[in-house]
Amino acid sequence: MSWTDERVEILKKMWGEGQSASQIAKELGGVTRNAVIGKVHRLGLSNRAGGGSEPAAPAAKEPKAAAPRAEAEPKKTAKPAPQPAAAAPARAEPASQPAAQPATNVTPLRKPIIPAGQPLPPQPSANEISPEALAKVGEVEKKARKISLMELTERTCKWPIGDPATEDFWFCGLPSQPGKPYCEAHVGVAFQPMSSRRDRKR
DNA sequence: CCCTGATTCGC
DNA sequence: GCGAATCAGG
Repeated sequence: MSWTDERVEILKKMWGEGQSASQIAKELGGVTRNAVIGKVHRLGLSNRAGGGSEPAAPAAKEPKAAAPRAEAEPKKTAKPAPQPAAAAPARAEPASQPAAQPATNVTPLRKPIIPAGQPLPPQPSANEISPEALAKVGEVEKKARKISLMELTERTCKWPIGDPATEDFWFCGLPSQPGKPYCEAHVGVAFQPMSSRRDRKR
C-alpha cells in the first residue's frame, strides 16, 4: 500500500480527530501504526498544532542527541473516545435482557424513554435467556474490572453495567473473546441461538 | 499486559 | 519517502 492522496487525507482527518495511530492504521488497512506515525511525522503534523506558526528551532549546539523537538511538551492524551461500539442496555438488576445489539445510544434520555418509532425489527425476543447464562453474568459483574469508556479497547468486554445516567456505570472490561465485543459470559447472553424458546404455543 | 506516540535508520 | 524496530512512557 502506498500513501495515496486519499489515504493521506483519511490519515489527516482521523489524526485531526484525535484518533490513535493504530486505529488509523486499521482503518486504512495495509499499514501498521508505525507506518501511520511515521507518515504523520513526515507530514509534519506530529503534534496537533493549531496555529501554523512554528518558531524556528534554536540552534542547538548538541552534536549528538539534541532536542530538536519540543520535548517538554506535556503529552496530551487527548482521546475523545474509542468508538461508541457499545452502548447501554440500561439495567440495574442483575437480570435483564441486553438484547442482541446494544444500540448506539448513550443518550442520557430523560425518563419517558418511549421507543417511539425506533425500528427494532431484528430483535425477535431477546428475552428467554438461559438462567445459566444470566447467573454467569451475575458473577462476572462482580469480577468486572469496572473500566471506563476511555479504557475500552477491542480486547475488553464492552458490556455496560449500571445506569449510564448515574455514577454507577462502567464497562465489564474483562478480556473479550476474539472477534467479539464481549467476554465469554456476556457473549453468552448477548448472542442467543435464536431458539431458546420452546414455542409450543402457536 | 494492554496501549500510546516518538525516534532511529536501513532500505 | 517509507516503515520496522526500538524507545519511552501510561
